[in-house]
This record gives sequence, structure tokens and C-alpha cells, in this order.
Amino acid sequence: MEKEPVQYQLFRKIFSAERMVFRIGELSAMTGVSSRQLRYWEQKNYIQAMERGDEQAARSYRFREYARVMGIKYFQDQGYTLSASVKKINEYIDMANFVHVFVKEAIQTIEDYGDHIEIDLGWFDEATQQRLIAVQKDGKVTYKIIER
DNA sequence: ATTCTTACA
DNA sequence: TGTAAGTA
Repeated sequence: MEKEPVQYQLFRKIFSAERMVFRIGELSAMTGVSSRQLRYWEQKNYIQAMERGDEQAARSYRFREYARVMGIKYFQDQGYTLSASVKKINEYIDMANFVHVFVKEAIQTIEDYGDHIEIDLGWFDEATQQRLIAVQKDGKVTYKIIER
């Protein structure tokens, strides 16, 4: 990451999920959930469309809503009721958000050495003399401590 | 062409 | 929930 800051920013600019916005017809086709259901779920506050200036304006949905709708539909297909499905997906989303914050906070730097990748996970000791490094090689992750 | 709200099945 | 109607 540190070695290629420009390319990393470019990557985020191109693949930002926030740039993916769909209208109700698209979201319906993507998820298999009817537009009627989508509007009903919104009325129930189970999902949220982007803010609409005009109440008559067409709804727009962000990527996160696509993920949420897919999740609700998954549990509904599993036999859960709509409200139960929403509770289920909320648990998953809460956990996903927690993991996201955790990983973002835990990872300091990532260095690619070609044959393996080293991830700096920060100070290992209270005296801040040892650094914990995660090493990923051939799909396996091991750890090592570096003195400094 | 697509979406919106309302209303009825 | 699906669908029809009349709009925007």
C-alpha cells in the first residue's frame, strides 16, 4: 500500500461501491425481489432508498441496499418471515461492520514481497519494542515478532 | 421506457 | 403481493 499510493487511490476511485447506484427496476432484476416488495419494505423501514428531493421522484439505491435486499431474500427463501429475515440480516451486517472496523484498525501496513505478503499488525508488547507481523504465504498465515 | 402513488383483488 | 390506472 505504501509503495503504490497513487495506484491505490485510483483503484478506490474506480471501484468505489458508493458509485454503484441502481433504480428500482434494476435492483428488482438483480435480486429477484419485485418492485412492489421493494417499496413495501421501504415503507416498513426495512430498506432505505437514497434521499429523494421530490416525493414523486424515482428511487435510487446504493450498493449496500443491494446487499441488504439479497440478504433479506436469502433468509426469506430459507423460510423466515420478512421481519425475522430483517433481524437476521441486521445481525450479519452488524458483525460485518464490526469486522470491517476491526481490520481497518488492526492493519498498519501491507507489503508484497512477491512470494509472500507481510502485514504489520502493530505493537505486540506494552513497552512498544516488539512488532507483530502476519505472514501470508501459499494461502497460509503465520506470525512473527520483530524487535525494534 | 420506466417509475410513482393509489386502490382494488 | 400483484396489477391496473393515470401521471410525470
